[in-house]
Amino acid sequence: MLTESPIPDKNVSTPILTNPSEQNYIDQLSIDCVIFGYHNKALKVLVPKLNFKGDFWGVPGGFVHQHEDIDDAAHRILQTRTGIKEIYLEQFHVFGNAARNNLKFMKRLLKLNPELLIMDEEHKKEYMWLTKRFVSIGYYALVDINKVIPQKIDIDESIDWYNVQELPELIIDHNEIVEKALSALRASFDEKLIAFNLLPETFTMKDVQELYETIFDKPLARNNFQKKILDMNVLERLEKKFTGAANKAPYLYRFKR
Amino acid sequence: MLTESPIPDKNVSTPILTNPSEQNYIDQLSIDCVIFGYHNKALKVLVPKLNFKGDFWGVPGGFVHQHEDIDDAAHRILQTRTGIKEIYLEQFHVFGNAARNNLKFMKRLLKLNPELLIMDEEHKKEYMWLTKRFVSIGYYALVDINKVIPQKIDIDESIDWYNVQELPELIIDHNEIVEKALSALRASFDEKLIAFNLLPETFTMKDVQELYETIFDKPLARNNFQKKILDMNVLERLEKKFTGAANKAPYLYRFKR
DNA sequence: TCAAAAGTGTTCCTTCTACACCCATGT
DNA sequence: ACATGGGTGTAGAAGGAACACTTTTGA
Repeated sequence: MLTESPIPDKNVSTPILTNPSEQNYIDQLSIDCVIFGYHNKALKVLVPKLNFKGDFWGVPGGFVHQHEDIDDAAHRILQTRTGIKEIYLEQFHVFGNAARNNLKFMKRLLKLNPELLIMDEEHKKEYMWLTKRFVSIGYYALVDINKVIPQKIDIDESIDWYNVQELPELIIDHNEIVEKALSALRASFDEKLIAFNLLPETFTMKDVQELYETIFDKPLARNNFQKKILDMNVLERLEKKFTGAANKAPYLYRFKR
Repeated sequence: MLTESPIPDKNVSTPILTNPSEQNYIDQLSIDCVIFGYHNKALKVLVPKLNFKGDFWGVPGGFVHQHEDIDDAAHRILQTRTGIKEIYLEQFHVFGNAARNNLKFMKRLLKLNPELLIMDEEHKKEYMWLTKRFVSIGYYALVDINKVIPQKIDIDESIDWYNVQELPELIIDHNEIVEKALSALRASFDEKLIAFNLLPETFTMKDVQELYETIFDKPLARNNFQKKILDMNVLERLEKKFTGAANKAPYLYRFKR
């Protein structure tokens, strides 16, 4: 619940994102998406920064239209920020504390951006809508970071990949949401065979191993890892990849099906 | 989303359950609880039947008050149906299809109970409130079946334990909800050490084994099972239980902490 | 003394782990 | 030739499955 902000940048007019109270959304229900990517032995999260004074970061979120499946809503939110349609997506937790609302965040935002304080009837209505208690459904997404061109929407000052261990302080409970997403990711990583969503189309065994080492934050034995992965029978071996390095060329692999 | 029905029994007045539209609930958000119990080598689910003509069964459900954590709401719903305060509870899935609503169920209910069709303003309001699309958070609970005295509330004709394989046809998507709950239960059964929530205070190793065999629907080797469970180091051995049977008396165990 | 079920120990086999060796490649 | 990193094989350790044996109890 962040991206569809209350008080839109006045210079930009994107009716779809403004006035959420009039968009026929389900009341007090939001979706927050933790988008994981992987690059250079680091697990990253795609986080937009709000286009207001003060440093407001939060994971992409949004609301659910009356005639929209919650999974579709999550996909829509993901697509607007990543440009990608087919995304691996997993519902992982519902955040539903009674005290969970945007009030603190909104107050600080307005304090630092007093020019937004034109409280006419319309603004007031949106403010009331947004500062209610929200129940948020948490999703995590796994993407090939090379395929994503992060999309800045009107309320974004920036949108960037952050190492999951080096995230800035996020609004509301978004740091907790990322934590829980990471736990859920780890828990189903092996069992569900989802690692390959984070890798490009083709990759070497070393790539896979480094990914696993990153996710579980521990070194793995090279030979045993190769055996374990190949025994899963989900990879097809392609041609060798000539790296130009002074050593044997590794095989490339592709995820089957 | 079932127990707090639209059209309350006119002979009974329980203001807390009637007129949900006026209870300051979160709109279009419900909670459904699958309550698992275990008895006689069978996994059972506690299911109330509605006190209306036509056979309407559905798992206990309810709504979330504005100033109530969703976990607290689930506990409240469970307590009203089981009488037990401390219950093992796990959030397992959100059911959020756009087409998910009570319309079909309500229409059939009204067709079979035409006397309820007094559509004055108040009834109409409740009907509108209840037949909206609902997003439902699924919880499953594990209880010691001996401690539960099923509580019939005003809209219940009965409330009984059903074998999970022999459930009647339930309203809306409640059969699917039970299915998903069972999958989630199986998935975290070993890892989370939750089996003992389904057993009484003290039990024999055979009890535990039969429970596992029931949950996973396959026979297990007695000796290896005993070793595995004892190696978890979560049970304390108590005195022997003299059954009067013509064989060695088994030990009783209790779950530590 | 015997049948029945509980408790325990032992062997076998599969799986995981660690170590070792060989192969391809560029300098 | 040799250093570097990739691919594979094998021995040992650990964990799980199958089998056997002993113990306790009431008839």
